[in-house]
Order: sequence, then structure tokens, then C-alpha cells
Amino acid sequence: MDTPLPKAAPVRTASLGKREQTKAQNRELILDAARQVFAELGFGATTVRDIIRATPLASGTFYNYFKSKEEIYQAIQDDVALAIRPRLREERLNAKSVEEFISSTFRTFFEFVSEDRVNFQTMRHSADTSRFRVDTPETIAGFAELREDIEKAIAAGLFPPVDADYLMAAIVGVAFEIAERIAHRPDHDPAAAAAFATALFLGGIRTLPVAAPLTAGTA
Amino acid sequence: MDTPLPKAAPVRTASLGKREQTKAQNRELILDAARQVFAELGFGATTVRDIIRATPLASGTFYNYFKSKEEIYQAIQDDVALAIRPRLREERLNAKSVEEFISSTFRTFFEFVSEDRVNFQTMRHSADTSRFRVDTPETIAGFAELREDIEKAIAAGLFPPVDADYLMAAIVGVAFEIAERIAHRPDHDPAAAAAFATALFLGGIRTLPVAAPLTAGTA
DNA sequence: AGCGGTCCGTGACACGTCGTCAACTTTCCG
DNA sequence: CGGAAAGTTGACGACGTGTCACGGACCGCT
Repeated sequence: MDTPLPKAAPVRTASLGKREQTKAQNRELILDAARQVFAELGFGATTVRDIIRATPLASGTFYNYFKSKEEIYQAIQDDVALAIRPRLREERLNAKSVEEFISSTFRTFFEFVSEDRVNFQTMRHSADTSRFRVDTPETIAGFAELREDIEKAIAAGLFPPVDADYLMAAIVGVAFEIAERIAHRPDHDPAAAAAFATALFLGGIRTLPVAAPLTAGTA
Repeated sequence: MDTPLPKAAPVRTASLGKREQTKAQNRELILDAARQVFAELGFGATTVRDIIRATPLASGTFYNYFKSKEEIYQAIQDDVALAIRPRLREERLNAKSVEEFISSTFRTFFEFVSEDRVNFQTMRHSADTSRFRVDTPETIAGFAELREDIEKAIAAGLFPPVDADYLMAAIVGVAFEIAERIAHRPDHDPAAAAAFATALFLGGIRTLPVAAPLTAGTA
């Protein structure tokens, strides 16, 4: 569609040859279809056939790109984890105090997930009867990174010498569980959630911010 | 096997008739098989056929007792939740202080899961690549109960007026995530884990117990 | 341009699981 | 004892799975 280029050099620059091009295109085609179908049906109800049907491709082609439903789901999740992991790490490494370390972690995480429609839609659909969380290699690496950063912070005297493994687990547990609650609430408010989690980790229950009185619950 | 009872009354007392008897027996047969197969294969890899094959029954019979793999899994999980829920509730209602409320919750929960082989085996197997948690109706009711108890504790002046929903989520998140870590560690120590979680909720990171120096991590 | 080699999309295939159902067996009760 | 009700059985059609021989399009070389 650009300049027709009389017939000159079959440049190996921008387009890497038709082969590579359709390969990348097909991969994106399948991934997009998968994201959509997962969001619509949930992970459990989705079949490889559903995904490939949402695509102009044949069923066999799927297996040239992914081994199974599990693998493509992992690929999708990994993309998400890959997007947030460096941001989290950077903020933690720049942290000058426990406060900064904790609050930036929660703030960034909650902001991210409250913007990430697709992924949380998928989780929700399974929520009818059961909910599940998939920890991909990338996610697990992110957890390990958090633990390392905690250990570094301890070595630097920023944190008291606590059990880094348990502390990591506690942060992860609270982050995911509260993220779920954010998604369930009418007003998604990542900032308030981050304030809550941060106060909890810094000073415990007694220093938590007082709840808005509207949280009546029943009726 | 007891006294042969010449031919007297076909008593409707201890044994409720052969019909009811085999019905209950078959149900237990299927449930036992399911527990075993789930623990061996994990939830995802298990099929209804696998379960029924571990049984002397025919495939159609399964569906007289459970609608699907999901439903029987829920039934199993519900049994577990049913066993621990009243204990947790009782301890919380007897709590005279924030300390008691929090510490008894974590202690009871961690002790329970560290004894519950079957259930955590199942979770583990999926852990190769992905992990998941199923929240059954009974489990969800347990969460709601925790939130109600928090609200009661706030009303009674035991807790400051915090966001009960978020606090519940935080407790649940930490409880499950740390339970997972306990299972992964060589020395299952529910008491230490409970002490950690309790200190976190009562006073925040700075009041956490100091870790045993052996937690080297690498090597 | 033309030509072999390679890559990869294609859809049919063999196999297994799913949930159902008509036929059969066992229990119940008058 | 005999008929009705309850429950078990295994075969069945529909569907999903992963594979593979085929064939057409692309690549690089002459």
C-alpha cells in the first residue's frame, strides 16, 4: 500500500519475508481469539476447538503454535505478568522506606488489574461455582523476585529480619484476594484498596483507615 | 453378621432398608474413589471415567449421584469446609480481644490444613504448571461468616471501624497463601505460620517475629 | 524466470470422554 | 407371591483431542 517500489530490492528489512509474516499474524490471530473466548466462556468451559473456530484457521494449525489450552492460557497470562513485573520491580528498588516499598507495590498492582479487563473477566466467569488462579512461570518468577527484593531490603536494613518467604506470600495473598474484591465492587477504587493494604502491612489492623460508612452490606 | 434374628421384624431402625443402604454405600464408594483419583491426578486431569473405573460400578451410576466432575469436587470440598467452619466460628465468637480473634483464626486454620492430606495433595498436583483454588458454596459461606463476625466485632467495639469486606479478604488471602507455603516447606510448622500472620495483622511488618536464620533460600 | 526443497496450513482420522436412555435386576410392600 | 418402583447397567451418538499424510505456497539458488 506504500510506494509501489517498481520491482527493486526484496528487502529483508521491515517485512521479514512472507513466511515469518503470516506466522506472526496467525499467532496473534489465535491469541486474540483465545483472549476473547476465555473471557466469554471462562477457562474450564473453553475448548481448543472453540478458539480455533473463532479464527479462519484449521484445527491442526493451532497445534503448530501451542501445545494445549493450558499452554495458550499461560502465554496470555505471561504477557500480562511481563507487562507489570518490571514496573513493580523498579518501584521496589527505588523504595527508600518500608512505606514506599509496600505502598508502591499495592498501588501499582491494583491500578494495573483494575485496568486489565480481559484477564479479570476470565476469572469471573469461573466464579459462578468455582474460582481459580493460574500461576504461570512468569508469575512465579515475579513472586520469587518479590521475595528477593524483600531479602535485599532486609539486608539493607530497610526491613526487620522477617521471614521473607512468608512475607512474600502474605503480600501476594492480600494483593490477589483484594484485587478480586475490587472487581466485585460497583466503584472500582484501586487507590482506596491500596491504602487499606498498605496500612495493614505497616501498622496492623488498628491503624487501618476507617471505612466509609456506606459499607452496609445487607440490603 | 450380628444375631441372625430368626426371621422376625424387618426392623426399620439401624439399617434403613437395603435400598437406602446401598445408596449410601455407593455414594461413599464414589466419593472415596474421587478423593483418591483427584489426589493422584489433580483436578484438571481427572475424568469422570477415571473415578468410576476406580469403583465396581458402571458409568451411568455416577450420574445418579453427581451431575459432573465439578459437582463431586465441590461435595468433597464442602465436607472439608463443613468440618472447619463451626470450629472457626466458635473461636471467633469467644474472642475477647483483637488478638484472640485473629490468632485463633489463623491457628485453627493452619492446624487443620496441615493435617488435611488429601485436599492439599490435590492442589499440589495442579501446581506443576498451574494452581487453582475452588471456592464452593460452603467455602463462600464461610467467608461471609467471617465478614459478619468482623462486623459484629466492630459493633462490639472490639475492632476499629474498618472495611470489613477488605479485612475479610486480607485474612482469607493470607490464610490460603501461607497455607500453601506451609505445605511446600520441609518442616510443616503451623504454629510458626500462625504467629507470623497474627503479628502481621496486629502490628504490621515491624512487629513480625524475627525469622529463624536458617531460611537461606538458595543452595 | 524457473526449479527443487522446505515450511506449514489443512481436514480427516482414531481414540477417548461425555451424558443419556431403554432394558434389566433388585427391593419394596400389599 | 406378584406387581410397581427404584436403581444399575453398558451401549450409543455427539463431541473434543492430538496426529499425520497431503498439497500448495514461499524461499533461495541457478
